[in-house]
Amino acid sequence: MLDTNFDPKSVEASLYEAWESSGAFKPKADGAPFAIVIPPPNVTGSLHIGHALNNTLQDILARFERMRGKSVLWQPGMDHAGIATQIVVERQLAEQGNIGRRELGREEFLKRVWTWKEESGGAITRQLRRLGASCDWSRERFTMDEGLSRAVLKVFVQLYKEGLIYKDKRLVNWDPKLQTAVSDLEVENIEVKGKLWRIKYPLAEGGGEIIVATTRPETMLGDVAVAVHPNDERYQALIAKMVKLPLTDRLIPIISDEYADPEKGSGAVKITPAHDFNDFEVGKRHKLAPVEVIDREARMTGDIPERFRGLDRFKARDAILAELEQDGLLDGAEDIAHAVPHDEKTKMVILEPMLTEQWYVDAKKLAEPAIAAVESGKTKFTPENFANTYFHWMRNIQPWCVSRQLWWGHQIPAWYAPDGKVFVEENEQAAKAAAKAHYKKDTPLSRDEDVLDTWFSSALWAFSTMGWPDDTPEVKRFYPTSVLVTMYDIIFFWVARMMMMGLHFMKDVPFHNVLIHARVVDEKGAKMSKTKGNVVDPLVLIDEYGADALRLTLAMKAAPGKDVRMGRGVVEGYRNFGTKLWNAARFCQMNECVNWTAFDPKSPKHMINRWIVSELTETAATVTKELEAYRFNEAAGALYKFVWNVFCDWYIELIKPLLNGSDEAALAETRATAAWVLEQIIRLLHPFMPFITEELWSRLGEFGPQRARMLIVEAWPVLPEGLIDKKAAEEINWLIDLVSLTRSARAELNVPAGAKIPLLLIGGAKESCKRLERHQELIDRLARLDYSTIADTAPAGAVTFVHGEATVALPLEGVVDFRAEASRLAKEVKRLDGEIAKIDAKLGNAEFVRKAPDAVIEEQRERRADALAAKAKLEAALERLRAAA
RNA sequence: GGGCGGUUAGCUCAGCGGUAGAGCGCUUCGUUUACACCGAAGAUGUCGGGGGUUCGAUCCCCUCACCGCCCACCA
Repeated sequence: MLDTNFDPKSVEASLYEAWESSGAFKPKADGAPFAIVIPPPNVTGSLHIGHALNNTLQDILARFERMRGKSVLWQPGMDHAGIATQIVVERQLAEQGNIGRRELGREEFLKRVWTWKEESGGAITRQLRRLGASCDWSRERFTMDEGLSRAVLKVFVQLYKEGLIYKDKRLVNWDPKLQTAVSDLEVENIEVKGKLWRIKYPLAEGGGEIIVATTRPETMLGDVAVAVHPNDERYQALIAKMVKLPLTDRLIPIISDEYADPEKGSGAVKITPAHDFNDFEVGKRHKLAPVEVIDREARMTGDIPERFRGLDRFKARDAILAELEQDGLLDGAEDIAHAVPHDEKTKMVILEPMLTEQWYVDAKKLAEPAIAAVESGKTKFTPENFANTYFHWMRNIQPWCVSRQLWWGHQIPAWYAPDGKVFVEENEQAAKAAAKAHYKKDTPLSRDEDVLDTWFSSALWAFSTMGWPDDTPEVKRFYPTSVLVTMYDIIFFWVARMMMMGLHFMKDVPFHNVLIHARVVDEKGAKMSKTKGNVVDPLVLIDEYGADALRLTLAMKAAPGKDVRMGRGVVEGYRNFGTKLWNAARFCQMNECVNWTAFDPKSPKHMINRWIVSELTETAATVTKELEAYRFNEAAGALYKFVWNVFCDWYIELIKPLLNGSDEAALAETRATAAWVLEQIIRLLHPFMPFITEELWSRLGEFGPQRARMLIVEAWPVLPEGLIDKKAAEEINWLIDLVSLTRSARAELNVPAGAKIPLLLIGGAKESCKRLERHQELIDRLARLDYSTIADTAPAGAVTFVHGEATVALPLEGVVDFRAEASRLAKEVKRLDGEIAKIDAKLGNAEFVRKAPDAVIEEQRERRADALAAKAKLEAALERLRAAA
């Protein structure tokens, strides 16, 4: 016998172990392929609520399709997360009092990172198991493992040889703390309060000055010009004149360029090509060589006055401003708010545009087929509007800087000869051979120190995890994958780049569908953050309420395009649903509704059983349809309602008399039907709540014949045609309405609990009489109606409640607040009057009658007739009420 | 500056051409053997403002206001 509560803690781990060891997570040999590659979590990561959402949705799809008979590959793995991991290990070294990585040396440092990875990395894979994620762990991959690294090398070399990867010296976003370049996407512009200083640049000849405005005075040492707009009348006379750059001996020209905006600042802008992206372009246009004055640690450097050299950029700013002030060259300053580029990880370091040589991928070229594939619908976004986001970015894509000055990552396969010539090959031998061929002799080579952007290897994930570049059965069978489930924040970082790489190397899209889900935020809708202290830890929730409760909560709230609000209160609510289900099963078990042998859902004769089969059939169809459309909330919602509000609230109540009755045939049929419906419920719920359903599957199996298989590999309910029984549905819904109605009447009129309510049927109620007779015992039990007063007219002093054919009449003596009741009735009459007037206006509108569809018009007529009839009855009741009063 | 989304019950949100809905919360009542992690009933809405299309608009179009988010710029 089941206990009254499900205890997730006692079964989750062993159920998971049983699934995994049974091989259920592996793709089966036959069946249509269905593949999902997991968005690889960082090896440093631990499961946060966003992962929980992301992987719950993937798992629902994986389990759903598995049950539908497909051969499901859910490919798991982890990302080496270059920057994040390097930071973690460096911090750990520091904490342990070790020397820094530079002192340690590259080789030794990398050894430490691998050790760290083996010992502490990948906690998240254990946590994903706790969530119930049915990934094929036997195929787990890591972006730095041997196979994936081989894929990376091959891709890099091929792109290089195709001219799609090249080295270039240009401005990049530089992180002075980490000492590496980062891509545009990794920059976070944060609005800060700053000052806009106005600085006088004296003309070289003839006195006078030009005022430039800047937020970054320290870069003035690298100025190569002052630009004004060609049409700016204020400065026409000054174009081509020279100014003396303050604090230096340099003379720089005043140039004319449309970049200068007369509206901004003074209309004259200083041009510092080495330290500003726009200025770099202006400098190029005017063939002005950049002057570098800030070094890679963000200190002042280069051909500048000795006193500034080596100063930190912000100290230099203060010093420069002080001197300008002293020299009378500062023309005031105003406070402004402006966006300053920060590193996206810590948001503490201000990035510096830095002139460096880096490796770039020609993204523009690769983007073309990637754009076309979404345009043609080969890859579809859900929700669709994210395709716009994708298009916008792809059509304006910039060269992708893929080199990073880090150690942890895929080292770039480029070797340099002493003369600087580069040889890009998959390994050192090949590079040496290439060099030998070029120089006609052995030449010493040194390898590029840099590593690749982490997203470079992630971009290959959809095929590298399947064994590419080898020609594996998995690649043949599972590429392209079916659906990629991810959040919108990595559309650019990952989705777009997977599209580019997939199309280039596999000649096909990496996935047919991209399901973009929303963020998880706190109950108030605020972003979760450690500093705010509003972070909800999924592992704590699993401990407290079980993985199923968390999963159902996430699924119920995963409406397309909507943030998922999470608090523990909601999870508690869905945990209650598990208890409800558990107790429904318990009830079934107590009543021996556990024999599921060869039940034909078409066989039941009893209305109630036919009705529940019908309802179940509709629910199963809805759940299937909604899951196919990735509307998890709709699918889960339909099940929730069916289980709680139909199966538990009504069906179980309605069959109690049958289960306790003396009709053996009805008893047997009801037991079988209840058992069958419960079993379908358990199957349908399994993708959402795998643990409780699997547990119920086996526990309920203790009573019947042996279960052959675990629920995880059982079939999804596909119900035959003809199970929808409209007649039964109508009759049972009538019954339910009648019971609700009398309950409502009882409450409203304060009828004492023990007292019966006389039932009165007025006019044309033959069918109702029959129904009443058929369900007399039930109605008596649930509504406590007294049939002795069945009559065809209402006695004076009764209030009638009209519902379809049945009218419930209640004696008023002693139980009714007449005035309140009269006012209620009057109000209702008024409402009906309004409705009738509205319909009359409609029906009186010639155009409506002419143009509206017949069905709509007929509906309006019917509604009018109903309203009129209802009104008449209410008025009569009101009359009697007044008389009685 | 460009783009996307939102504005519906006290709260959180569905609905997206033809009777305004759910969950939670609230009020009242109940609890005879699945479940108090329970059951029943009830109350609450100028569907953000203004215009338009339509026989008919919460729904489609335009516009305004406010709130999110993304991209770009920021002298």
